[in-house]
Amino acid sequence: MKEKYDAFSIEQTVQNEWEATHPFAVTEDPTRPKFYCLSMFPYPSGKLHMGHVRNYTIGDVLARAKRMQGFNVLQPMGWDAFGMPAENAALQNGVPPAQWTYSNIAYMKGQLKRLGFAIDWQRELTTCRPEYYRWEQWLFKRLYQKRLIYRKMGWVNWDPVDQTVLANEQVIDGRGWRSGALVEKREIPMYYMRITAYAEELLQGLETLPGWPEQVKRMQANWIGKSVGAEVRFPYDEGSIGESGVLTVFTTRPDTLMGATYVAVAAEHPLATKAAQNDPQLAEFIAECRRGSVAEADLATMEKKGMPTPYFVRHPLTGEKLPVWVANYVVMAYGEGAVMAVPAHDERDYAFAQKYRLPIRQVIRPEGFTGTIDGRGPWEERFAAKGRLVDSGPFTGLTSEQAFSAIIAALAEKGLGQQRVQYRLRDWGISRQRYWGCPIPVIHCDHCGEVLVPDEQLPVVLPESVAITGRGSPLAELADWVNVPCPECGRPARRETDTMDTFVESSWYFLRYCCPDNDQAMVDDRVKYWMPVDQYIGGIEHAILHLLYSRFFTRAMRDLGLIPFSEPFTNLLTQGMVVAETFYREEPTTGKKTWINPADVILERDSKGRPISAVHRVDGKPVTIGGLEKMSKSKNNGVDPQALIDQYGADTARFFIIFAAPPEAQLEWSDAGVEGAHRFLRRVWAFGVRYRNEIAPQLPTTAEARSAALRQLSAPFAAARRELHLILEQANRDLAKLQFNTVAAATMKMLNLLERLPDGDASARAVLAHEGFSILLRVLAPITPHLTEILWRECGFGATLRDAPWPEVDPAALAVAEIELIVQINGKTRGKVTVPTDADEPTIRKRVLAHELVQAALEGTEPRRVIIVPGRLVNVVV
RNA sequence: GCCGGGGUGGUGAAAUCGGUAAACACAGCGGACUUAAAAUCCGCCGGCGAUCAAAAGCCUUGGGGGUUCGAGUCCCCUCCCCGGCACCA
Repeated sequence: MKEKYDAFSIEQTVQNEWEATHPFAVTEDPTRPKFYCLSMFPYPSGKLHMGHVRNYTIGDVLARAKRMQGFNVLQPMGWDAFGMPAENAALQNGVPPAQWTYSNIAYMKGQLKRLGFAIDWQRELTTCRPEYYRWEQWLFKRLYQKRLIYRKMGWVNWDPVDQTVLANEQVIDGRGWRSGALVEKREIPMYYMRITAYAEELLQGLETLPGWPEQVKRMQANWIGKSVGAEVRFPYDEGSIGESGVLTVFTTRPDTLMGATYVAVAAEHPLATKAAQNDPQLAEFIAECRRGSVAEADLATMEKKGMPTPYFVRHPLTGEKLPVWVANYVVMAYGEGAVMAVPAHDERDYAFAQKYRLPIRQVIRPEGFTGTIDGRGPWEERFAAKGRLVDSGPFTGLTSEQAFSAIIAALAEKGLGQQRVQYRLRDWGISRQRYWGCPIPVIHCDHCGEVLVPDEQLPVVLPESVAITGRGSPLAELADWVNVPCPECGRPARRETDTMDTFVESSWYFLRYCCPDNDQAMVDDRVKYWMPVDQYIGGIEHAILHLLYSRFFTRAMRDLGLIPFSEPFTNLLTQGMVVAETFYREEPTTGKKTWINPADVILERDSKGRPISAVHRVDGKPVTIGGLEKMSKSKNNGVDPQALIDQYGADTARFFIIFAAPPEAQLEWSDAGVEGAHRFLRRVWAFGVRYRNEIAPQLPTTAEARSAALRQLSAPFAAARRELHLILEQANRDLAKLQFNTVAAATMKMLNLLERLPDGDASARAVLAHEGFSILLRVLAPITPHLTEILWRECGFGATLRDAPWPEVDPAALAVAEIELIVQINGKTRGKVTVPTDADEPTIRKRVLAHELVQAALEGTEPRRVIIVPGRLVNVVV
């Protein structure tokens, strides 16, 4: 055993052993409780970033602790390997996406191993491999046959110069990121997953997930967006439209129907298209609405604009003629792509009516509001409140709630409406006009239409040698691949050249980890043993889409009879981002910022240690401090985990990451903090050396003698032991809460305690150090598994720490005869009294009132109130 | 714009149930050891405050208000920062 802490030789020794004996490979064992600990798998972007290291360290701490607590722990790892960056890399460097991806995986896998994660590598998954995605294609077919996948037209961002579809992130200020061309919306046929069929169940299911953060459940519920309202049909005014028909709208406020003064339709609505045929101005407005991206954030922030059409519809209850407008704020994808406008009681309609001088008709008198709403003043929040109906014909005088049903009944009687539930959730478009994704197993035949590729021809393998040009779809260029005989009629047909959204792979990978080697079926009985995932860990950025899609897939597969449960993830932890300080220099003329890596900056501090200025390490000239930002390439503030491991070793990196912040909070990078973590581990090592050489030899030889000695400690040692077990109690409570930063802090407190044990009785010291160090090593083991494993063995605690039992608090150690109570006067802390632990309230009251400060405050009068909080404090109100 | 979250010392943070605000660290300052440096160890370390020095006292959890014997924690308003918005993953 070396005198000095040598992280590298320790970590190498331990990791070599894991590599040789696979202690983290697991099989199903019905005799033990299972624990499936899953971290979101990484996209193989090149090398691990700090966010990955944090995610997987959090998961590993839990997995290792659960193992020590007796669980059969599965912790797998894989690669979310399809996606755009591989194509971008091909464009930039000419490396084929497959080669780029596989070499990234090889490098990153090495990094994960170097960090010492307790992963069962035998279950490694790579989604871009045919063995994986063949089952995705197999499932696609079943979902298609169950009509949970269908084809319809959908809008995409179209770059007219590069002749290609762009992702939202590739549209910058309305222009294509490469061509700079103004982006247009274009409608193309796409496959959709019918997630809306499960909208209600996905919403209800949230209530069965007590182990999920409220925040995430709220976001999902809002995303699903259930609203109860009415479908209202406005008959066409045949005189203006020239044909009969109805315009259908959905509204959550049927009580305001009598205040509708116009209707508005989306630019893509059929009535808009029809009106534009003879109206070049309207056609130009519709074209304008088509410019820009399809992103909702863009739509929501643009100026609300509209154009009238010559068309009218009839109010369903009064028969009044209402003008039809085209408005850019009406979304075709929500509801019916048309709204009834009630300017008096809806903020957007109000602004629109003011802008275009449309009539505003108040029909509700909101609760506690006596004024009138006539459009002369600015919008007020209370205009939209519910209340009593006014100027509403037969409905006048009803409350909003009464009118809700009465108006729906009146509509139903005329056959022009009924109550309806509407969800904001839309079906999931899964077609991507890209190369590096899972091929959609469909063949298009002129005679037979859409034909599914027969099972025996699966997988449809993605060709790996293609030319990536950034224009059009690369697969469509591969004549040999595209042109195939129709499986039904044998005549020439064409393969679907779209690939699937990469969210599809990540919607079921957690199932496949249970049975990665099965080449006969997508899932098997092993899934029943391991699933559902007991703890899922990943970034908050996935709170909605990935998690909702996975919940949907689980239900869809349940309904196909493949799995017997509905929710994939019992407990969810959303870890915070890793952020770091940014530094930059600005070009005086252009304002262009050059971002400087924190490693190249020297901070100058004032006498209190506050940073006041910064200079560049190389030229010594000043740089601007830019504030904390998420670690990213663009801000050049990333810290390479590899450099950290190379300098300090994996245990230090892990300890710092766990200690610096609670898992859900943002983690601020600090080089000094890393130093501190390393210093602590050196102290642990140094204590281990001292323990082994000086303390252990003084121990009683038998376990019986040691525990007898622990029961007979003299007062100062008993107090120290109580402290030790109080810290352990805190650590265990925090571990259960997944608050790992304070578990790490507890190990520091334990070391502080062990280094300062009372003097005198060498045997008592040894016995307490023995117990204390064995507890410390076990609590620290999940965080820094290498260092603790070696110390555990060298100090003679056992053969291997990874399977050592988790330490338990000894209630006998916590017992005390006297406790201190805080004395407050009028809620302010003034002193303390010591009372017997079992003192009753009258005794405590007597003791406290005798306290000199209380006496002084009372000045001889009686207290107005005495509040006793057992075991904590006494508050005297004078 | 809509939905969700977060603001506590110089810094990261801690504070079971509404009960001693700042545990544990980092930085800083002072000291020991050393020829010296590194490493290590010891002490101080929210603000105001008077003082040769100290203590008492007062204030303090982004800002304002409220509930309560008592609020970082609960309620209302407000400012700032961050995540998501359906083709980044």
